[in-house]
Amino acid sequence: MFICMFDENAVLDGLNEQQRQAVTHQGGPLLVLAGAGTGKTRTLVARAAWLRGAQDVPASRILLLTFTRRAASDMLARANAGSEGAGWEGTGSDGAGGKIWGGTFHAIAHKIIRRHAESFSLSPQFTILDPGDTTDILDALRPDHGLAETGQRTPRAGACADIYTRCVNTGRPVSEVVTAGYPWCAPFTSQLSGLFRAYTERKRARHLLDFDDLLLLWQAALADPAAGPVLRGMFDAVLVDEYQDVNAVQASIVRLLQPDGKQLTCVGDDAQAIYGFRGADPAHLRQLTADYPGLDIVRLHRNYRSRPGVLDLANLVRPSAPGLDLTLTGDRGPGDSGSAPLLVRCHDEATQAREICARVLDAHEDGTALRDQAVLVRAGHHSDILEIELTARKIPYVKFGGLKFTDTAHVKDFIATARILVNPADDLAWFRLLRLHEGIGPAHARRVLAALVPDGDWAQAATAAPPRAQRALAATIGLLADAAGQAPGQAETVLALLDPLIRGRYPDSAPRLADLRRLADAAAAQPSLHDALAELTLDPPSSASDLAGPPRLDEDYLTISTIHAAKGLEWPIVHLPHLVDGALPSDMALGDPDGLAEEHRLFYVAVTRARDRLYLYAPQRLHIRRRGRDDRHGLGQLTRFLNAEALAACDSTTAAPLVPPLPATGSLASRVDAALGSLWDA
DNA sequence: CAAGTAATTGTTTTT
DNA sequence: CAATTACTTG
Repeated sequence: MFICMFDENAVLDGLNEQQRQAVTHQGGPLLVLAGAGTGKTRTLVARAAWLRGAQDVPASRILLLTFTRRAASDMLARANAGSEGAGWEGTGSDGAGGKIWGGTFHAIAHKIIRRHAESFSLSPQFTILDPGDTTDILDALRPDHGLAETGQRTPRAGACADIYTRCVNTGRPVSEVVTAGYPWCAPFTSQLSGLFRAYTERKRARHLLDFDDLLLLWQAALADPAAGPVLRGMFDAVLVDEYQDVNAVQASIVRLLQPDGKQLTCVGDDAQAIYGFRGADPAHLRQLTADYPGLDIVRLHRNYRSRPGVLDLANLVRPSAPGLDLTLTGDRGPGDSGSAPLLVRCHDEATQAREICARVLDAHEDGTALRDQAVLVRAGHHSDILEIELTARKIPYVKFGGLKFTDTAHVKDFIATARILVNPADDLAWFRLLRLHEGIGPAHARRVLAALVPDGDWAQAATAAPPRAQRALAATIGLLADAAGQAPGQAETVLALLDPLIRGRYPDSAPRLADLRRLADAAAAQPSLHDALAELTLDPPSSASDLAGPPRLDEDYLTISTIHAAKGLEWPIVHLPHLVDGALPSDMALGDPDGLAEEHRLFYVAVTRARDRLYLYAPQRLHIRRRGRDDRHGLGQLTRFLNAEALAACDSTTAAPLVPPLPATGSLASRVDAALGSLWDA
């Protein structure tokens, strides 16, 4: 018999006083206020290990809720290291010792709902709608609810979806959400209510769940007098990361999982709350104090990440948080004098792009690999010009956030086809696949669908299609019918089925088919097509290269990422372009104080991603609001978040444009126009 | 009714 | 200026 002695010192090794306090805390709910770079992940992982070793909590009875899939796999890999099995997926396997359950709220909810589908009165076939599908359904239902062509501007499908999810995630009624956040939609409040009711019915009838449903169902089950104790009983200890970014439903789930908070650990930093637009509210972090009277708070303020120069700026721009204040103290060696952040004022965006490239290459020459550098932007398109420059200079890069691979038409086609195999009642997926056939448009697709839904006789339904589409449709249906029963090779069938359709539809079919090839391979690696689909919707690949697995080690590339997607990550060198009012405080947020506060926290998150070196860029002219054909350049004011105090902590330089502006008086173009105009005078 | 062409419109961030 | 919508043609 192998006896494993728990070595507490090994777990606590290398941790500072506050971290140890957090790791070994017992006897009640714990809130760890962890500033950026203070070893939060490390502490959380150590606490999980300590709970297992010192408190005898079985691994499989520990639940670790994280905010992103990336954070989950990162922590689980470390937390499960040393236990049986090399896997890291949060499957909570029943093997000896077991593994920690870990994942995003949505992923865990999905797992539990799948396991108990019947109890939720759900068909085990249920599939998950991605946000785009939700918008499509709402769009299709909109005309039935007085929200189309009424002469006035009505909320479009996207706006409806936003309002819907906001209602759900904040737990507030439509009327309130509309008046607070979408005042221009106020006249349509009752129509929206009707629309949302119909949307819900539609989902239920088709065995479809959207992201919000996953949370709602888990919450409802936990609140159920009979099911609640069982689900609650699955876990002895609950750890929640990034608590400042939970929404009302998630906060409620945590309360239901740990009503007395005995084994509850929450980690957060309200200066880093950046998901308000999704219904998250840092107030939930403060609310913990009220919910759990015995709550103990441990503050982690020693920053191990950043050099003094970066840290000084971070502290200067840290948004003040009432009640839960935290100032970071540095722990890295004294910085050389050159390590103050450098503000580069650029003439325009092209200059900015060149400056970034130059500094990236300089650092590269000095031994900092491209992998160790990142460019972080507020919005995906902020890197457009930079990407052109990088491509021209042959600097490899990978972009995270922004446009998603799963948003491309052919990938949607693949997913739709797979969804039909998994859930034949998914008429949204059918609609998409049908229209891929030549000769079938919206009208015929609807007709086929009408024939399809009641009796489920696929071959019969095909006769509703126009003659010229008959053959192709028969082939499609034949393949679907063959594959419907068998489990293995379904991804292969999807690919075979789509091949001719994709060729017929897209002029550039070759690269698209190559994408699908990879997609099919990735899907085949999953236990079932069902799992592959859930994976794909809950955790879409952030770039096409993501699918190919971990990048080769010898490949070196620069990272471009949105600030949101960079959360929790760090790089030795970080470049922050577009530090201009209207870009970093996004012009969408300039209106309301809450929005501005969130932009401020976003800036703080961006600054604190840097370990050694931070470069700030402010283009003085940039095209703002392209209206019509005039590409007027707006005047960029340096971001308000870099106030005088913060500027004093930075070095500063100015980059001249490649082509210096001519010292012309007035507009040369209008003078030419005037000259031309005189030619047309009779 | 589907497919191609012209006009119009609007834009963060993501589980 | 791209992507969706409105209109025309086959």
